[in-house]
Amino acid sequence: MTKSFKPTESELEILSILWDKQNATVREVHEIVQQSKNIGYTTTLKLMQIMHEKGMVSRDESSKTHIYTPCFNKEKAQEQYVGKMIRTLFSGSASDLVLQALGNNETSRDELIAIKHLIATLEKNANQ
Amino acid sequence: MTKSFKPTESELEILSILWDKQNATVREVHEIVQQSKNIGYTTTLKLMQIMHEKGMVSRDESSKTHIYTPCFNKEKAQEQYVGKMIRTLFSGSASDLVLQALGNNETSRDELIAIKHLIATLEKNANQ
DNA sequence: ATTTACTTACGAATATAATCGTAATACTAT
DNA sequence: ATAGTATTACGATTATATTCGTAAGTAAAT
Repeated sequence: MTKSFKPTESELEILSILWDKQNATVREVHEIVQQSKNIGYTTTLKLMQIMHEKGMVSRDESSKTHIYTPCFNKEKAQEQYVGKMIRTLFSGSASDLVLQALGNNETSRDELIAIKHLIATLEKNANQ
Repeated sequence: MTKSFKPTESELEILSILWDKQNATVREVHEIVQQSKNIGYTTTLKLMQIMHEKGMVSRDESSKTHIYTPCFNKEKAQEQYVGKMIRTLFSGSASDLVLQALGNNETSRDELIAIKHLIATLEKNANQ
């Protein structure tokens, strides 16, 4: 079984930054976190150390300033979160989630086209 | 501003049951919770009491056995959770969430048709 | 070489969530 | 009325998350 992946709120925020930058130092992460939250540097450090202990991130310790890299990619996290949400809040219906998401959030013309293409593909695969 | 709505994991599980049954006693909720978790009756009771303190559920105390009712409906919760997920995990793109949900979860022929209808409506509205 | 600045490690404090035991109260059935 | 059962209230415990201070080490700058 794969290592269970259940980051806390703060951990998810840090992971998002790491996914965005591929990898980063505590300082770099902290600088970005600070834009939304006012917490101390050592708080961010501690969080990232704990994430390391949990096996959520790996780190390069070859130089004094460690470089952190996420152990899971964003797509894997999206899959888990979306799946869980479908089960807990949409009675297992993916399409109910989709209808909710489209009904309450802005989507551009091109985005809608992309979705239609995916649906066409799914329908084609279902028919053979 | 509306009361901020941020149930914990356990609270969400209880809310799901209440949404399903409209309202319920602690005993009824506990019976269902027990099917997945092995916790004591008073634990469920305490959780529901805390939810009441937080204003997450209301309760009818006219008879000894209280009857609990959720203060928010499921749709409101879905909206909040989906919105938050789009922002934190999908860089604000609703369509990316939709593509994820459709790509990794089973959807029936009818469900896909329903989604196509909604998209058609959205496109029509955008064009005028 | 000494000071300054930055980084990590670590322990501790605080906050919140989850769990349960016990006691008090009310209801039911005899 | 009494015994037995179910319910609530409440405090206490445990677990987990979040926060930060301090010390120790390292590197750079004078």
